Amino acid sequence: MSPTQARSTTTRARILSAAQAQFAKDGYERATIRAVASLAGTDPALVIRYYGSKEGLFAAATHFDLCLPSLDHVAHADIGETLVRHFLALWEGNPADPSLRILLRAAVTHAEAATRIRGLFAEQVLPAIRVVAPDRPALRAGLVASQILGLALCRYILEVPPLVDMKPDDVIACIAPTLQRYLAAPLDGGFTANA
Amino acid sequence: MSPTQARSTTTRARILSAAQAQFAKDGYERATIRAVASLAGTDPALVIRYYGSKEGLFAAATHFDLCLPSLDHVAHADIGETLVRHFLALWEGNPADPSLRILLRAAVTHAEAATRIRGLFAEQVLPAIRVVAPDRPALRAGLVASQILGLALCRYILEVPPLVDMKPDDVIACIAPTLQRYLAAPLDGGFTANA
DNA sequence: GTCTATAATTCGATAGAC
DNA sequence: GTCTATCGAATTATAGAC
Repeated sequence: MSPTQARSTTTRARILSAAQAQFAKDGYERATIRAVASLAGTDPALVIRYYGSKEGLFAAATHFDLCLPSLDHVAHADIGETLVRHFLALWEGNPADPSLRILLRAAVTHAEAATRIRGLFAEQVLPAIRVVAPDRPALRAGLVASQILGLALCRYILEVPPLVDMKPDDVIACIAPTLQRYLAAPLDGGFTANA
Repeated sequence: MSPTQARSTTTRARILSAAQAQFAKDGYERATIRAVASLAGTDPALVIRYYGSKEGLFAAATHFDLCLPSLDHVAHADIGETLVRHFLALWEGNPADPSLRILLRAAVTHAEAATRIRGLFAEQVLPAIRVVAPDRPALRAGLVASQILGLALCRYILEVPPLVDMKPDDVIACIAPTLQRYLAAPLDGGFTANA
């Protein structure tokens, strides 16, 4: 690789990293090409040159994988805790992946981001759930999504007390039983018969 | 009231109603003064004249009350169902109050809207919960917020299947036990001791 | 009380020099 | 490969006629 090409790839990477930071902080509309370029220490024109448009930059900034663990290798009574622990690690890991924060911030006003989130649960969470809960897996995945995304919204975006200040293990202790019920509750009793 | 004043107040009301519709549909940034004026059948300048600025218009468009029922008048085993049923009615009532949808759409990128949502739970949900659950009411209110807002996000904003197409009673049947546990679970066992 | 015209910014995106 | 300069469009907000 020639020196100019090497500088190019590092600049590209700096721009992408800056874009992720800006999208995560401000959402899609408020994040500007100019701010991204400034944070990356480069020029707005280069951002467009490398990623085509703001939409292209956003698409590049939100490619990722949930890396869900295989749920059939954990004790059936622990699948709820396993799931919430995995998601918390994804949000608070070192370094934390900004992709989920970006998608959640953007999805409420950005149709493509909303589609992406639906895709994450349909293509990654749902199959993992189907393995351990063959009955009504889509309903279970939707309920899991509502609690996981609601927790993320309150803890990381809205910063609702006391959720925002709780230790991860305490959050897990509160939320895990909910997910466990969504994943393992019998259809009669816990759930309605027609859902 | 003179005829001109009467026309003024109706125009004011039309603008406010149009603003609520636009904010609910597009979020804060994408909703424009022009679009609000157009929907209200009037002029962009009038919007500013009446509400001062876009921020002032937004503040006026999100004044409302959750109108929570008093939880100490329902059977203790039914408080979870009562809460989720009330929130669903708020979202899907006829006519549905757009305020919650506006706040949720805006809160992820609008600091004041996020503060408003925190205020709703702190000033209206928390006191109602304190009456029926004196131990750790703030924690319980936060957990309730995470599930209620997560449900609203998935059902009304992201339109996650199958949540978006479920009948209200089926949603209630799935979510009520979760809220019931958040509201009534003993601190040892259901929750961690240090949360 | 209402509207036309426009000021003042700010944005995404492009053209072209170096 | 990078940057300067700028275009064209959109926005909020204002000034002033009717």
